[in-house]
Amino acid sequence: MALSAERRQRILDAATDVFCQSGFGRASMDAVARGAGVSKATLYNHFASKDVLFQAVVEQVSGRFIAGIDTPGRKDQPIRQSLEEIGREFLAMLLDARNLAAVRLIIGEVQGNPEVGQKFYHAGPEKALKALEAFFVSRREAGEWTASDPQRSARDYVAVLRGNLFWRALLGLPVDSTTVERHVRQAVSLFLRAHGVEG
Amino acid sequence: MALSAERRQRILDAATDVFCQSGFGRASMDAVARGAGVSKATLYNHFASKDVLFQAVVEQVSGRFIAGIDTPGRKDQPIRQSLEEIGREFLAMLLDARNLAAVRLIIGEVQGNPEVGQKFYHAGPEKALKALEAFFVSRREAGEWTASDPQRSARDYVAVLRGNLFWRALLGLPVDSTTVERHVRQAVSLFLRAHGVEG
DNA sequence: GTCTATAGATCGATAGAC
DNA sequence: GTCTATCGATCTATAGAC
Repeated sequence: MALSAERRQRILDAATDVFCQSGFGRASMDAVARGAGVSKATLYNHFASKDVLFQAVVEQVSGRFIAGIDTPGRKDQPIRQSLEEIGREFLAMLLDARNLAAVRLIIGEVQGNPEVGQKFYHAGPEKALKALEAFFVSRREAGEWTASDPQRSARDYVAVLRGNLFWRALLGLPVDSTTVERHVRQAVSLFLRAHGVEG
Repeated sequence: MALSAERRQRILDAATDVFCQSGFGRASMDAVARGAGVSKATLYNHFASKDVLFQAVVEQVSGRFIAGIDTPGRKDQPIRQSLEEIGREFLAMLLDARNLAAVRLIIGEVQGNPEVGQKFYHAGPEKALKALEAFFVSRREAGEWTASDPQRSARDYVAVLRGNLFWRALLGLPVDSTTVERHVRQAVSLFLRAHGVEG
């Protein structure tokens, strides 16, 4: 007999797969139960309804969007190189097939349930923005960044980083990895030129 | 008796509302028929299946994303002013509640049906990009724009223009109009500074 | 072409045994 | 807590009358 916590996690993982693959509307609780290897009664013992299960899936998924911004060991690099590293990690995370599927799932439910999208934004992307803001603050204190508003710097950089690539990826257009690498370098260059850093 | 073409359009409009409001999965053909004021049999006489109806909705909706870029009468303005006007129109279109709902609908269906998103991109946003590219070409011929790659200029400008605002709006976060106006001016400034135009 | 009525399948959720 | 079996509702799609 599996422990209850393990079972709950198995159900949650199966639900994430099913919801991301089919969307909330098409996803069936039968498919979730089958994927988790439990009966529907057990499923409903852990999650009272399909909506509750969906909420739990979104909460779990949000955590994947806070990755790889303020990793250590960047203090000794020129800011261009740091921004490129951050950009590569950030964009790889955004373009990961599983994360793209999760974002599509959430966006698809926003119209009928705006709170889902708002919770996701606050639990995921917004925290990544805060981390990037902290990066610009520390670089400003080190005298390597002169822009006065780190929050705006963070916002602008992620916006340039997403660029048109993320928009295309969201809509299902193919994205190859060499394009991503070129995109990151061009994004950093655009962002730095806008702040008076030539290269 | 309404003409067939009128009825078809009524059904299509009702279907757009229902799909955008509920998403494909939750939307029911009963609701579409009710919204259009016809019976389900009539509905199925015009559209063979729910999928066919959805395709038609997406095609119709795509046209709303080609608006307001190469409008006439901008030849005598400084490029900053032209870009701000284009940006205002473009962003107002993107942030329009009906268009946001449509984009959410389409993105939500990409996972299960990638062609839908690709068709939408090619029929809508890509054409807007082409129009913006033509704008930069004409400005370059007039000697008012020096960047060598108009395609990239167009891509970069729409990316900066969407910024973080469109991402937040997609996720259902509130967007007030004074924020939009400030966003447009900041986006144009960032874009122009990156191209060596100070202001 | 348009209607009413309904078939046939599937879904979310639950009852009751163990 | 977990299972099997099933209820009642709802959905897509169609049959048949007009």
